[in-house]
Amino acid sequence: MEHTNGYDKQAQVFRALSHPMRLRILDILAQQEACVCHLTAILGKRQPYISQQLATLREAGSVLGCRKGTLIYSRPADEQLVNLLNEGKRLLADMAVEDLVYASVPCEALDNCPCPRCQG
Amino acid sequence: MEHTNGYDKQAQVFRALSHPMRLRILDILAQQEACVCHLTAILGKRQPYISQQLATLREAGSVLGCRKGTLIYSRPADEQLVNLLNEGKRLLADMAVEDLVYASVPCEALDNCPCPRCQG
DNA sequence: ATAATCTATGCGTGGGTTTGAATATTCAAG
DNA sequence: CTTGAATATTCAAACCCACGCATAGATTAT
Repeated sequence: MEHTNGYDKQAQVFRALSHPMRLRILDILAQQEACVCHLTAILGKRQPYISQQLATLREAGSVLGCRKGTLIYSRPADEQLVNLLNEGKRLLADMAVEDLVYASVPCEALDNCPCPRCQG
Repeated sequence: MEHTNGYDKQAQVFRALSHPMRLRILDILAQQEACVCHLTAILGKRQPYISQQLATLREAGSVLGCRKGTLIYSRPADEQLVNLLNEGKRLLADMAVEDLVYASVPCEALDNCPCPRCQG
């Protein structure tokens, strides 16, 4: 009898999403899987900070990573998660919050990112 | 120029949902608007505790209340919010979390609740 | 093995959250 | 205006989180 409290689990998921930087990271990962250095370049934060936020997302089961050489590419763990995030944006729109601004995600090569997608 | 950061707002919404008791309260309110005493009776917690959680939800814009006499009936502030919560449950199902248990919401009269819906 | 690169982890401090208990507020009735 | 019932607020203590910094681990190339 395994009795997992659904509210605890769900709270844990929402908890991971209750941070602006983590939301921004997920917004990027929803468009393209990315390595830490790529996220670091886009977000303009230091690498340990990004790794920490990714760790939080991983522990909540929201993000998966797969290693390719020294790089580790992260992506959303579940397709439903992206739906959840979109539902979140739709909620804000529905609540008539004015002049919402979301940072744009660059898709071109970043000169301050060393990953092969940006260099070479 | 009003420049509202969408990630901050969204994080704020998810923050309010990152607590098991608040999720449980919203689950109840999604089925039927309820007064504080009713929630107190269902959830088996003290009244100030329930009022506090409701205040948190109100401040996040997730719950509205309307007074009828001394009673204050609360309800989800937005229909999209209920969709968001359902999307959350769907995510857990998709993530194959096992044996999820959600508390059932009684719809009959509660003898330990003094509100007119339960008494008289 | 060593060096270089990319990523992860540990730690400390400041600030915020959780929760129960006491208290205050609001409204209806008399 | 006092009383009683329903709800809200305040306060304090324990706890947890965010963030910067230093450092450690992992992988590839030399």
